[in-house]
Amino acid sequence: MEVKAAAGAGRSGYCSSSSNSSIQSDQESADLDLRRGPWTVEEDFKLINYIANHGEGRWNSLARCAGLKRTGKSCRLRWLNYLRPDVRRGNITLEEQLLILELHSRWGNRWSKIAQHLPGRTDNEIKNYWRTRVQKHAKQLKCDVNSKQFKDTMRYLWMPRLIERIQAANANSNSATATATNGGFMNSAVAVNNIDVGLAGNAMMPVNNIEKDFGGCSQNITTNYTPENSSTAASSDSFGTQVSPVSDLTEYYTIPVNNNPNPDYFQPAANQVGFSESSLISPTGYFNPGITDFQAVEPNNQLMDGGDASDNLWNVDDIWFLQQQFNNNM
DNA sequence: AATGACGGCAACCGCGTCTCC
DNA sequence: CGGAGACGCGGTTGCCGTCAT
Repeated sequence: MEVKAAAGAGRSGYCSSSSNSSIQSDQESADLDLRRGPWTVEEDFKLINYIANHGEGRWNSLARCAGLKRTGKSCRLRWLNYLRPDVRRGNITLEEQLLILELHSRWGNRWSKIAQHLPGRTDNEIKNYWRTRVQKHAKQLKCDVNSKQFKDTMRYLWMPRLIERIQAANANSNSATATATNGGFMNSAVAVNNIDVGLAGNAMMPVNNIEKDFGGCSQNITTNYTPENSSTAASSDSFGTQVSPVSDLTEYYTIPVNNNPNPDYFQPAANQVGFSESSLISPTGYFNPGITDFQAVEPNNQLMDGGDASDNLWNVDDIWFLQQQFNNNM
């Protein structure tokens, strides 16, 4: 656990046990002599111990009773985002990335709501992931993260690609091929091993003959995007991802969740962009957010421990290619 | 080796909502 | 019903490690 000197440490005086002020507002607390900044091991220990004995809640009084010179808010945040035993540390996995993209497309910046569907992840972590990873790429593409272009890119290119990589990793693990021959991509994705990937397993492959409606303009860009040709689709090595040599996506990807065998199901027609909030089928049709499926699978999910899969989804070639597309359609 | 730029992440802040008296 | 305090959420800040020059 990281130990840092607390900012502003050294001040003291607040929180004597003789205080008879039973309730303090956040504002009042802010005026008192409270510690701020990074938490020390000792503070963490106090907080963990107190919650273990008394439970959580009533954070302001908890902070005082535990002998912490912190606001209740600070204690709550520290507990929820860091100290809780079920908090998962480590890189955001491919499946988690996919879920985040999917759920964000549905709910927007409802971080806590999104976090509810990623066991062990906090809203803060997801928010940070979004801001540091996803928004970074939007910036590289010189488009707004909320723009239709960027959303379409996520939906029609990056999310399929994520699924592809999850599947590729699964195929890789199933075939028990030596990872030494797989190159960096497989090494990064090998953590998907041994998952009965509920979402990827349910994924329908939505990327054949995608008509990418960049910017809502009339010009469509048709990309025959398949695992085997992904390195040559639309521009050479535009995706730069090694994939398993599967010849037919309809075999590669299993039955769509809605049992719609139509390979054109995923045409990004306007009527598919909108979708019912109550629908359990994602607007993209990638998987059954069988959020419960995800959770059920997760305990055996060795992927969850890591694997450096966090940022391999995007690369320079992607950015270059997409920028060309954007420029062509502006 | 020094240093400045940048990215990631923990923590803070403000505000809206909820709960209780 | 209204007010005060607690809670939770989303946005923002600032520290620190890493990388580039």
